[in-house]
Amino acid sequence: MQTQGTERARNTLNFLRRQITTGAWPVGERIPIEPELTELLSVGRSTIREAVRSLASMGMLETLPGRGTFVRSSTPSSALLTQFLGAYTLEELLSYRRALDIEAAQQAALNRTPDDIEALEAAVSTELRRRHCTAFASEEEPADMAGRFHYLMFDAAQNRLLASLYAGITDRLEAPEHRERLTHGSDADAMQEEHLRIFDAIKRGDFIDAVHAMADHVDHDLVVVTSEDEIIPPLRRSASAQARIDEARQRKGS
Amino acid sequence: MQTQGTERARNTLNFLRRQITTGAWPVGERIPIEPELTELLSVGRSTIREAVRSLASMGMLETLPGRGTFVRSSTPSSALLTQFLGAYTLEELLSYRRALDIEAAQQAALNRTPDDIEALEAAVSTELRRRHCTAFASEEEPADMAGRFHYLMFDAAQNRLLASLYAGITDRLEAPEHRERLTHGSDADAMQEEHLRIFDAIKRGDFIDAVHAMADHVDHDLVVVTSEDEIIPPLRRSASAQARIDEARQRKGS
DNA sequence: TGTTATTTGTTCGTATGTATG
DNA sequence: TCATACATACGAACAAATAAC
Repeated sequence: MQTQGTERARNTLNFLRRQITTGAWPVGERIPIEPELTELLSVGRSTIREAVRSLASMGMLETLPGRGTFVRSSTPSSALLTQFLGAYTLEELLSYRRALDIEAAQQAALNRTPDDIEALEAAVSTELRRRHCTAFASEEEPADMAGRFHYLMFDAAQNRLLASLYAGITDRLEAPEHRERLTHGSDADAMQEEHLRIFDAIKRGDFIDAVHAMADHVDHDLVVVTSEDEIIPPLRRSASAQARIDEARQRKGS
Repeated sequence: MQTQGTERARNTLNFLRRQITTGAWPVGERIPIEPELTELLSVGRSTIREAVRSLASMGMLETLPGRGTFVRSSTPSSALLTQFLGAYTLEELLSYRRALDIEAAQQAALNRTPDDIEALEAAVSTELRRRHCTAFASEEEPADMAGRFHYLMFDAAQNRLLASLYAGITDRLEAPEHRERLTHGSDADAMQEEHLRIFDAIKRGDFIDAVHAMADHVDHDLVVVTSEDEIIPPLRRSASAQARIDEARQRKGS
């Protein structure tokens, strides 16, 4: 009669999930041990274990042999999202990343707090110092610093969803099969200029400028390498998005 | 030694997942029965069952009692994505939807085929006819037609990732707790005008116009209802995005 | 260092329900 | 109706990992 395969297994899984999402079992806490759950739910230990395994594969639970099973997240984890992203091409991923970055820039310009501005300014000026003082050269990779600027911007956007999706996609882009096809489209100087321009717009609360500056930046930030020296920009368009934006403005104005 | 809890269970799950993602077990096919897998992998039946259960909860496998276990999807299902989105507020979801819609409009303008143009034109003109001929009035909900335009646009964008993410979020927005807080910000006339403008830009391949038209449209398309009559636009900004875009253009030009 | 208790990992035998012919 | 094949489900038994003493 059941279109679903199992009855007890489903109920068991739903019970466990409800305990977690409702906070009855808080994040970090250990859940009851398997024999206790078998008695509590009147199902066999195998059934319990299958339900636990399902939630563990979604990142909500983590089982440590010999110690117990712990609540790790009240929602399916973004690790799952990373896996979901695994099925798509690099070009599709970059287009998606572009969408997130631009929206985050807009939201950051609208929602940033004084603290956000301070943090972003620090990140940008660290890039500056690094370029002019070799003493800082060995402390951190440039890629990490560029990444930090983006993360701080997502913080300022005050949108947890955008932030976790962005984390998911940067995870995915660091996979070996993608990483070796990616390179930065600008040198450190140009990238820092672009970050500065984005930061300035966010600081002023000018979401229009923030969007345009970011739209320009993302096309330089990461580009796909097709062969040794040939580099094509993402989104199958000519190199400078800004040039075409300006061109469109003129066309509009005429 | 393993920081991971289990060894055999993990290997089993990875093996099954690889069989599915590589296409060794195509979608729709039945996978080997449990005793066969037991012998093939030299693990117990329970271990097999737990791995199968994990993949089933991700939507990649489906077990039908008495018939076998079948491959349902080569990637984790978007149902899981919908569940992931469940943890976020309506405002966060709308911001995300906005990002996807705008990127899709841009990609559609760049990648659309003659077939896409034809399909979009048919969708827009159906809206037109509907407004001027009451004979069509009862056939379809206006909301469905508006949705169709967006789906066709994601088709034209030729980006499977954007399309499935969009499907996930529209699923989520139709959940009862969100649906009752949403309404359309324009009447049918205005919405159709906006669709027409987006379509025109996509047809011409003008991705700048497509982006701007869509940026304007998404802020009218779905808005959050806070109380009986009070309607605040999403993204906490004043009503017309286009007005401010034009304003920014003038400021730039001066 | 070693011993013991706790908890999960894994296997296996058996019983039950369901679809197919 | 019956037989077969298959999946679900239970519970006992032992193995392995961990923590506390």
